Amino acid sequence: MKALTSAEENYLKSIYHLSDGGKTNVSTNDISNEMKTKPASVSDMLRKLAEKAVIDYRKYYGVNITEEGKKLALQIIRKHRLWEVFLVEKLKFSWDEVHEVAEELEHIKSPILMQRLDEFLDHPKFDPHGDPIPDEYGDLKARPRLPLNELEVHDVGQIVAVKDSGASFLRYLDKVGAYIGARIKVLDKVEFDGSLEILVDNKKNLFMSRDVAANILILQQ
Amino acid sequence: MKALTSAEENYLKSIYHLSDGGKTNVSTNDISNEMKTKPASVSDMLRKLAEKAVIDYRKYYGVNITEEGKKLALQIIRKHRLWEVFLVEKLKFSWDEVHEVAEELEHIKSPILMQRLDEFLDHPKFDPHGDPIPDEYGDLKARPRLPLNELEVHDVGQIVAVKDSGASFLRYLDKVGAYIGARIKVLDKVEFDGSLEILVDNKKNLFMSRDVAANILILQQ
DNA sequence: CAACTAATTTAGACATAGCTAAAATATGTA
DNA sequence: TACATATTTTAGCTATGTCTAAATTAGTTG
Repeated sequence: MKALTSAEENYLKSIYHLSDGGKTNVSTNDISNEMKTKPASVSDMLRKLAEKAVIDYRKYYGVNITEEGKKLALQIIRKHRLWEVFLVEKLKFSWDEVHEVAEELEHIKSPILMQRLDEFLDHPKFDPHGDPIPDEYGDLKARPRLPLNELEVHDVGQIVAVKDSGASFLRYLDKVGAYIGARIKVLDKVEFDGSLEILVDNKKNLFMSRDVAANILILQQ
Repeated sequence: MKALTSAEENYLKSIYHLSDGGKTNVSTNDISNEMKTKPASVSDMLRKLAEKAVIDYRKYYGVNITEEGKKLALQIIRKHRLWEVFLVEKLKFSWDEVHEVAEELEHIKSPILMQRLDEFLDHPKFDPHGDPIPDEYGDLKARPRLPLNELEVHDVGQIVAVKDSGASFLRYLDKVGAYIGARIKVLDKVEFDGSLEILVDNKKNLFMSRDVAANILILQQ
């Protein structure tokens, strides 16, 4: 199978992400939004990607990624996330500086380079954002999500979901700045009532009851 | 000044290397040989590079790199060589595997990345081939060249030149496999007559008189 | 079920970077 | 010095990846 160009790789990655949650028949408009290109350009690209058998494409009906395409997408994501680990762990980038550079590095063509980088980084399973790094075969490690109240003092992680998604609870989270994706660190834990003191995004201290904490799911670092 | 594309950067690098030894009015054919493209493609590119003021170009008369162009070329060379150091020192590539990958990595656009990589590698002054790495301002450290007989046991380096370039001497060097560019290591040194035992390219042992060694210039590693 | 609207595709342009073939220029030799 | 040869440039074509404008298709609604 002929290799993809960088542009083709970027479209394939977008399509993979858009169909991630099981969504089928991804639309041209969705892709054009994601890629910040015009729908007409997307149509063109879909034709090319379908020719290379990485997507199934029926005009006007949307796109589904093939098994072959999924494997390729996961290889690109693997490269992106390994480079992110390198940038943060070795070059001391902060985790919000790395995405743009990794977008470029992920297109370097050299299987041996990624093998050796993986080795050098000691086979990391998660990137600095807590997202899992696919292995050479495209398999992902699911990382267990813990309720915040089960973390110990000094544990760090990222808010990835809530159990109770009622409006009032979400309003409360929003008010205290504990959005999905926020980095948290457990600073203190009161034995008596299970309440917590946490640090949000390295700048904001927050006190939280056991019941609130039990409703927040954390991806541990 | 508008940034160069990867293709433009590669041409500029070629032109820099071709004009390195003080050669002026570099020819279209020379560039086309170096770049493995057709002379017609080179003419096209020269027009673009002249527009961007990185070369002086007079049709049919050849090309000279401008000060601005020299600075840019040295920045690209800096990136190439820093990546080579990374690949060899950190990722355990052998020094003959790195060029191709570094050709790709050198085009990544991110000044902060190169700063941090330089830091991470502890500001190396020479790449794995012994070539000097320009600093951020494009300045190069000239590495002193020693006659082979002045090296000590265990010293390693590369043959970069000979003092006596007579045919018979060169024939001798050729015969024993000690060509320009060969890696050498001093295995033993006889105090009495100053003769040496050296290892060539990690595979060939060689005995050499003091007088022969004094005529071979080494770039130390 | 016909027509309107929104989504999508096609057609035709442009820029980059390569190519071949033909034209123009420079150079060296008779 | 004039012509032959080698070098270089121009002209016109191809492919990728983008765009705008126009045409087509799907879905919804009176």
